[in-house]
Amino acid sequence: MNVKLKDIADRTGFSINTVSRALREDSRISEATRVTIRRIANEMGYIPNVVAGSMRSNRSRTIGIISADSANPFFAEVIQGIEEKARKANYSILLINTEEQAANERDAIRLLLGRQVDGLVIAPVYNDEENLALYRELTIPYIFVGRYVDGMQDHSILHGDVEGQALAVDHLLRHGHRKILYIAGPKNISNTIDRLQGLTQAYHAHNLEIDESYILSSSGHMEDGYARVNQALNRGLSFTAVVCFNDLLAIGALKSLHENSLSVPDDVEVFGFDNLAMSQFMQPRLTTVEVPKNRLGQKAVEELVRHIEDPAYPYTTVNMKPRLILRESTLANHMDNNATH
Amino acid sequence: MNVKLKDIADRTGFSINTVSRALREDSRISEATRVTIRRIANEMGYIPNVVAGSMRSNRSRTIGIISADSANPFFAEVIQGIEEKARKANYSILLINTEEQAANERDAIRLLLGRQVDGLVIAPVYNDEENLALYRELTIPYIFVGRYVDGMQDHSILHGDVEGQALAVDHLLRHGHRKILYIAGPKNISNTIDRLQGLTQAYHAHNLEIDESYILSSSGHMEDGYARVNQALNRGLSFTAVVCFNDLLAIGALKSLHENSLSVPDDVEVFGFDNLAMSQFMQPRLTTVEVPKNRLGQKAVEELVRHIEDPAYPYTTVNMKPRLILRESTLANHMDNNATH
DNA sequence: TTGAAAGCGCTAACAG
DNA sequence: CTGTTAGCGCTTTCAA
Repeated sequence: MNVKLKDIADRTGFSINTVSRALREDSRISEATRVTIRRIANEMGYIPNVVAGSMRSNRSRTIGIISADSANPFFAEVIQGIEEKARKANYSILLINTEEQAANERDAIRLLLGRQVDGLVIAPVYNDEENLALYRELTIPYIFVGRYVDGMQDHSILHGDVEGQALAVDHLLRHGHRKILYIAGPKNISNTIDRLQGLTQAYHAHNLEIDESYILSSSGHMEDGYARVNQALNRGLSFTAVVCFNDLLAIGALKSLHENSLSVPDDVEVFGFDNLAMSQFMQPRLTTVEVPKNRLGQKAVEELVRHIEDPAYPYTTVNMKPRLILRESTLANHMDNNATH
Repeated sequence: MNVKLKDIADRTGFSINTVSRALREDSRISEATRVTIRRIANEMGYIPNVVAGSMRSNRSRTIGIISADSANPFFAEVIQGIEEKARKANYSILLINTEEQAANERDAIRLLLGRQVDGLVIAPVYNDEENLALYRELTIPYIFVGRYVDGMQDHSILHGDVEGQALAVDHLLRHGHRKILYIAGPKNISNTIDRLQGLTQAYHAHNLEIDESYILSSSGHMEDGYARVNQALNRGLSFTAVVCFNDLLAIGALKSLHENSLSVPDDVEVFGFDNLAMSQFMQPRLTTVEVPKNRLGQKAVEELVRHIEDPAYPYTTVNMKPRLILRESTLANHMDNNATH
C-alpha cells in the first residue's frame, strides 16, 4: 500500500491532523514541525490521495471537458489550451467526446457530475430542450466554449462568428463576386447558425439577395468539402468563389477544384474559417478567418475557475474579435491591406 | 445538496445498503425491491457519487493519459481511440500533456497516482533514467502507446517503426534513388530511433552506406519540414527524394519544394509517415506509411483494462503491421501494386 | 500550535 | 433477501 498520512504521523510522532496541515502549508504550524514533516513525507515518497481529500472538502479540483470530437484539429487546439491552463491552475481534466449528439452530451454531463467535477467546459449542441433544462438545473459552474446554447449566451466564450463570416463574404462581394458557393456546417451548433447569419448580413449590406441553391449543408469535414464542390460542379452550378464554414471544408474544396482543373484563386477564390495550423501549408495557402483556439480554451478555464472560486461571480458573454487572414487562396490585388501569413 | 443513497433509503424504507445493492444490480435482491428502488432513484434524479464509491472499493474506473501534445494530429487521433474505448469500457480519462519533457512526465505520473487512477496510458520519452526507475516501481498497470521505453518494450503497443521506415526507403532505393534526404524526428522518443534504424537497414540491404549529411534532425512539426528542406536547398544539397519522420514534416517539405519550383513527384519524391487524415488532401496527395492511430489508442485501453482486471495477465509487446500508402507524392511507374487512397 | 473526534458517501464484511 | 457495522484517507470542527 502507498504511504498515507497515518504512516507519516507514526513516523514523526505528530498526529495525522498536524501532518495534514503541515503538508497543506496551513498557518499555525510551527516552522520546525512543518520542515520535519515535509522532509519525512518526501523521504517516504508520500503522494496525497486527492480523491480522499476531495471527498471531505467537497472540491475535486477536476474539470469536465465535453468536446464534440477531440480529434478534430479545431477542438484539439482548444483542448490543448484548456489542458494547459487547467494544469497551471492545479486542476485536472476529464475528457469526453459527444460526436455532436445531444444524448451523449446529457450522458457526459451526468457522468461528470457523478465524478464530482468542480465545473464544466462544454462545446454544446445548440438547441436541445432536454439539455437546456439540464443546464438550468446545474449546481456547478459551466462555460460553453466557442459556441453557445440558445437562451444562455452569457455562459459562453465566443469569437465573433457572425462578424467573422460577414467580413469574409463582404470581402468577396466588394471584389465583385456574385456567385458565391457557401458550404455550411453541421446543424445544431451555434456556429453554423451564426455564420449563416453573417453571410446573410453581408449580402444585405450590399443590397443583394442570397440564392439558396448556393448554400450547401455539410457536417464540416474535409471529405464534405471535397464532395460538395464536386457535386456543385457536376450539377453545372457556376461560381467564382467558395466560402466554407471551416478550414477543413475549404481544404476539401481546394482538392476538388484542383482535380477539376480549376485554378485557385484565379478561377475560383476560396475562403475558410478557423485558421488551423495546417491551413497555411495548403497549396495554395488558405485564406481564412482567425479564431484564437488555444486562447479560447485558456479563457474558458480562466472564467470557469473564477466561477468555481467565487460562486457570486456573474456570468457574461466573453467575445473575442475575429480577423481575416488573407493568403493565397484569394486574390490580393485590391485595397485591403490586412494581409498576413 | 444532491440526492444520496440515504435519501433514497429514507424514502423507500430500505436500508442504505439495500439501495446500494439494488442500484448496482447485485444479485440476492428481490426483483420487486430492485424495481421500486430504481424507480424512486430515477424519480429523485439520483446520480451515484463515483468518488465516494471508488474510495471504498479502491477502484476509480479512471485511466490517466499522458500524451506529448494532444493538439498534434497524431496524438489527437490516438486519444480519440483511447477516449472512445475507455468510455465504452466504463472508464473515464484524465488527460495531461508533457510537451515531450521527461520532468513533466514524472509530474504527470505522480499527479495521476494521487488521483488514484486504475492505470496509465503513456506516450513516453525514450530513455530517462529517473522515469525508468519510476515506472519500475509503479504498482498500477501501464501501457506505452506507439512508443516504448528502453528496457521495457513489453509494456508497449507498437506499429512497426523499423519495418515501416525500411519499407519506405527500400521503395525509393529500388527505384534508383541514391540521394535521399531524411528528416528525422525529435530526440528521446523511440520512434525516431527506430525509424532511423529502418532507414539504415534499407540502405544496408542494398549494400549502400548512408551519407550522414543527408540526415537532418527536427522536432517533427510542419514548420521544421519546411525549414529543413529550405535549408538543404540553400546549402546546395542535391537530392531526388525526401523521406520524413512523419506526415507533418512531409507537409512542410511539400510546401518548401513547391515554393522552390521543384515539382513533386517529378523532380523530388516525398514520403511521409503516419497517414494523417489531412495527408490525402495535400497537393499532391502524400505517400506515407499507415499507422492505425485510433486503433492504437483503442488497443492500448483494451490491454490496460485487461491488466487492471487481471493483475496476473502478463505483459507482452503488441505489434501492429505497417503498410505503405502510395499516393501522388511518389511516382507510380513501377512494379509495386499496393497503391491506395 | 497541536490533538481528538466526526464524517464526506459509499461499499464490504458479517450477521441474520 | 435485507440490515448493521465498519471504514476507505482525508479535512473539518471543536477542544485543549
